[in-house]
Amino acid sequence: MAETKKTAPSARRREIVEIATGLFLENGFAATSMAAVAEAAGLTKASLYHHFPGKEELFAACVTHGYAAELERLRDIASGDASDAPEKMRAAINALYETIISSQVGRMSPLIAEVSRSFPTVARSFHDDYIGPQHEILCKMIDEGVASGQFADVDRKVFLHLVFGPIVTLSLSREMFATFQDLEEHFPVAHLRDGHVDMLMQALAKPLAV
Amino acid sequence: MAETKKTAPSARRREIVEIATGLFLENGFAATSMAAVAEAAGLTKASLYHHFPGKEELFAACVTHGYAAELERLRDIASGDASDAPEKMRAAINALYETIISSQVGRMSPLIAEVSRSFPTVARSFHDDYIGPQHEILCKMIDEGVASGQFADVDRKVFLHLVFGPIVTLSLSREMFATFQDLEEHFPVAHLRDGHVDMLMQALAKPLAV
DNA sequence: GTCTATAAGTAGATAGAC
DNA sequence: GTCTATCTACTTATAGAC
Repeated sequence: MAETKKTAPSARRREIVEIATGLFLENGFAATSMAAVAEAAGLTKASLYHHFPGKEELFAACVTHGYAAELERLRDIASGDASDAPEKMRAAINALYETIISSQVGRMSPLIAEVSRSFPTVARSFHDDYIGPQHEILCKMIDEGVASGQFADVDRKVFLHLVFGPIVTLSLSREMFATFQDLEEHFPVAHLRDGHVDMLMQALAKPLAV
Repeated sequence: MAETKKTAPSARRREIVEIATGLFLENGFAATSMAAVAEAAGLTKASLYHHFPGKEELFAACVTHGYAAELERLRDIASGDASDAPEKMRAAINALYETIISSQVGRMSPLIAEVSRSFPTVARSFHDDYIGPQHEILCKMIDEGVASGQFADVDRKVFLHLVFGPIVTLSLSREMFATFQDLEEHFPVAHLRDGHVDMLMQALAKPLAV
C-alpha cells in the first residue's frame, strides 16, 4: 500500500505537465528545451525522459491535460434548464471566452499549429477530443432551442464559425502582441465579448412570423 | 550599365524571400534552418548571410514582403464608388478572405505569434504596418456608409473583431489541420464566407426608423 | 526514480579565399 | 557575391551507476 503505487506517479507527471505547459506557452514548442523543462520541474533531463518517451509525447500530454475540466464545464452549462435557451447560450459563450482567452489549453492553439506540421497526431487528437466535442455540445444547444421554438434554424457550420472565430483570433492576437503595453486597450476582452454575444443572439433570434 | 547594379540585388533578395516564405509556412520558424533556405535558394549559408544579417531579419523581410500588394488591393476597393456602400463592404471582405486564407502573408499569422515571443519587433511592425492600415481602411468604409445613411453606426472595434475573427481562425484551422484529408469538407471556405458576410451585412443594416 | 556523463547531431553565425 | 571550412553553443536522446 505504498503511496508510490498508482497515485504518486501520475501526480508527478501532472506536475511536470503543468510546468511544461507554462514554458511551452511562454517560449513556443521549438524554443522550449527538454533541459529547460527538467530544470524548471526540479529534475534532470534523464529523469524527465523516464516520465515521457520524448518531447512530442510531453507536448501531447500538455495539450490533452485540461480537456476534461474545460469540456465538463461546458457540458454542465449545456445540461442546465432548457426553458431559457438564449440565456444558456450566452453562458456557454462567456465560458468559451474565459477558457480560450485565459486557460492554458485555450491559449495553446498557435502552438498546436506550430507542432502539427511535424506531428500531425497532436493536431488530430486535439481536433477529435476537444474541438469536436465542443462543437457537438453547442450544436445540441442549438437543436434544443430550435425544437422549443426559441431559436431560428441557423446553419450550424456557419454559426460555429461565427462563435469560435472571434474568440480564437482574440486569443491569438493577445499572444501575438503580448509584449504591447497597451494590450488591454487594443483588445478589450469584455467589450468585444459583449458585442460578439449580442450579434450571435441576434443571428439566433427567430424572425417575426410573417 | 551592368544589370547587376541596382535591380539585380533586390531581385535576388526578393527571390530568396519568396523561397524562404514558402519554407517558413511549411515548417514553421524554428524548424526552418538557414541552411535549408540557402539550399532551396541555390546558395550556401554564408552567401545567404551576406544578404541578410540574421534569421530574424530574413523572417521580417518575409513578413513585410507582400504587404504593399495586399493593402493596395484593399485601398482600390475602398476608393471605389461610394453610392453602394454594402456592395463595397462585401467586396472588401471577400478580398480579405482571399488574402488571409490563400496568400502567403495572410497565412503567416500563427508563425508571427511563434516568433513574436523572441522578436517583439516583428510583431510590432506587423501590427503597425499591416493590421493597423487594414483596420483604418475598413473604418473609413464604415464612416462613409454611416455618413450617407446606408450603415448603422456600429461599434468599430466590435465590428472589426467580428470581421477578422472568423477569417483568421479559419486560416489558422486550415494550417493546423492541413494534414486532414477531408479539410475542405471540415472547413468549406466559400460556404463559411458567405454566411459570415450575410451576418456582417445584417449587423451593418440600418434599423428601420421608429 | 533519479542521477552523472556523454553520445550524436544540428543550429546560427563568421573568417577569409576567390 | 559566392564559396569552403570552421567555431561555438545547444539540441534530443541514451547508457549505466546508485
